[in-house]
Amino acid sequence: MTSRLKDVAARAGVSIRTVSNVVSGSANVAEETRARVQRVLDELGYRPNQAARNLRGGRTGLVGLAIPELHSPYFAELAGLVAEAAAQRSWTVVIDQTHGDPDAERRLLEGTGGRLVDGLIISPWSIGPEELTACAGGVPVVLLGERATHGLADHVAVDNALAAEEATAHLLAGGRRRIAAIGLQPHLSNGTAHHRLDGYRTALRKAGVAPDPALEVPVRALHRADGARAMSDLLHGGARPDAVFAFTDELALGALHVAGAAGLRVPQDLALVGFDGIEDARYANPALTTVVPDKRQIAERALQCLADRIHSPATGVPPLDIVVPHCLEVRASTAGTD
Amino acid sequence: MTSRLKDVAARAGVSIRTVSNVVSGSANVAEETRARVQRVLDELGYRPNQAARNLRGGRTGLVGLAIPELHSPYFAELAGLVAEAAAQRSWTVVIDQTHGDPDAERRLLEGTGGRLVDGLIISPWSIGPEELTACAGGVPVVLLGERATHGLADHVAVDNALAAEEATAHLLAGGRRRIAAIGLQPHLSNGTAHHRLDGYRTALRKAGVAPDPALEVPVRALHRADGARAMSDLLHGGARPDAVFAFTDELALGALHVAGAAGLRVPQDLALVGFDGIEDARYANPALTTVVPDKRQIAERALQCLADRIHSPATGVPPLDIVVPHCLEVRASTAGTD
DNA sequence: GACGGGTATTGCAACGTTGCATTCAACGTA
DNA sequence: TACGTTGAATGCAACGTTGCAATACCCGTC
Repeated sequence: MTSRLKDVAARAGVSIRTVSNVVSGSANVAEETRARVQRVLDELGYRPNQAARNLRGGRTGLVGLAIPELHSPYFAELAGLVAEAAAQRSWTVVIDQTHGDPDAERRLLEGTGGRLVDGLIISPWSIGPEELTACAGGVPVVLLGERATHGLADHVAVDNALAAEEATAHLLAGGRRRIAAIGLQPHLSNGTAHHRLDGYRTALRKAGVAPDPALEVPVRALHRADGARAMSDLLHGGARPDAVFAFTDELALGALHVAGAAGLRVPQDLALVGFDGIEDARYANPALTTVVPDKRQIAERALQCLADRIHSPATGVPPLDIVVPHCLEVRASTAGTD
Repeated sequence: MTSRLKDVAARAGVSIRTVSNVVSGSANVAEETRARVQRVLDELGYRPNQAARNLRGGRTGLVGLAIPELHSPYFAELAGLVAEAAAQRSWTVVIDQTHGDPDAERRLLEGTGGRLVDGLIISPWSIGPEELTACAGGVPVVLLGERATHGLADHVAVDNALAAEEATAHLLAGGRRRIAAIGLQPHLSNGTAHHRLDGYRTALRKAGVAPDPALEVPVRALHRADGARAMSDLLHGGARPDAVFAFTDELALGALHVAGAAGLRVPQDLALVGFDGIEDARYANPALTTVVPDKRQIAERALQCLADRIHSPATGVPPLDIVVPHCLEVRASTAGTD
């Protein structure tokens, strides 16, 4: 079933090397020979053995993508774009789900499965910057979402603080004053939630609105269920928010669901802004205003970083810190508030 | 940076073979030697070279997962579960997005990247059963979603026709008589839409309701935008449906969005059922009734099939046709109609 | 002291491919 | 005729690992 260069060579009456030359198309081969060999290649359905090529060439053509969860729409969309961008560079993507497990993240960073991949894109969740300094078993690493200031690795993300500030400012501009923030994660050393909280507070301060701790709601994870729970807590506590800035779209959608079920009119009684720009947000009832990171550019530039480091490994180029653009897409969930 | 068995052996003053034995832990090694070698292994941060192992062992430890799109929630959730089930078997998943391109699907089936993967799970989209008979370059294949009756490959799916019949019957039981079907794909040879349409028609027939071609709406793709467009067409045409059975949750959510924007009350004016059981459906406004396939079991059994074929390749076990359970989860979008 | 049986360690070969250098033939030119 | 040049085809070696078989060694026993 599986035929090798040797088999083709024997059948075509040439040397292994010549067959290899035909396959690669690089060296000089007489037209007649090439045709004969090609015919045998087709007959036997020859497929080059990747494992052998990898061993010989030292490259696997694989890049790893480590994300918390694939079933999370944001990461699914991102993974899809990474896979596309990788395909354009003739790379294949292997997916690793860390489930936010620090051990899993550490394991991936330390020895990425034994040179299985040529490079690793990781969206760290529970590991803080201080741990990220170690290079991943020799292969280049790109960090997503986490600002690793002292890092040894390239880093691609939106300006989380600025984006959060804009989202909050948008709600303030609509006259809202009791704006809740859903999505604090004080138990994690992950910086993303911190940055978004900073931006939220900055906007409040600039508008002269005093922050209210009762409006800052922590969550365990970032799923719809967590957003729903947080919204319930807000409604049943006495906090009385007139708007919500959720740190992710999933949280926002959970909150929106609870608000709707509780009879609140959105946006009249409660305005709502999310973060991530997932496709669901566009089709929610009402459609959700959200901060949209340029995910395509995140994928593209992360792969570009890897490509650069892979093709010229030794150059002492310092770690890049790439900020990709974002925009606030205003929809019905904040309509008439601006 | 990258150290090999050879380096460790030299430093520890033993043979390459002994180091290999320590790493694998299989053969007999004196405790003292083992400790010394292990120390050097740690010092040098040795990681086995996968490419060499693959070449030697003939296995790569990779399984391919070919799906139309990763950003589609159903496939994202499924991919996540496949990745989990694979991890439990010490396999890693490589993702291939076909974007419904028949050429891409064919390419994957014919030669799956040259023995890069030990097996392939493919969710064929635009390729019909007649083309699926070819085995994928020697590696085992499992088909998802498509009933390949004459296939040479194992097959895992829910009973699409039965599930669709149940969904439609549920709407009929609620007194609906003008039930639209959104999601026909007459231009594709993919069987899934056909089966769901069959089930829909069967339910109507059993209830003595005459099918109305104006209520059977074709779509180009299966995204929210397509569902939204279909719903618009239905509302602006004169069809006047009192319920909608959408062939996927994404279509349903698009339809729901348009219905809400048009001022229709769901479920009073329009009841809605989807298919796929994606997480979004649970948190829609109102929550969407949907057919929930046991996705975990789909992933699990697909991998089980691969594992069986990989570990005992030559056995002439005929292709399996595995039907996994599903259930209709009734939520607010059809509340009070049953 | 020779021998069998077990343990510990090792060398050889092979997995399938490609880079490099070599060989061989043919041809044009001095 | 001799020589350099080019084109075509080949052989050798190596990538890093592991299965197999062989070796070396120690100990207890006859």
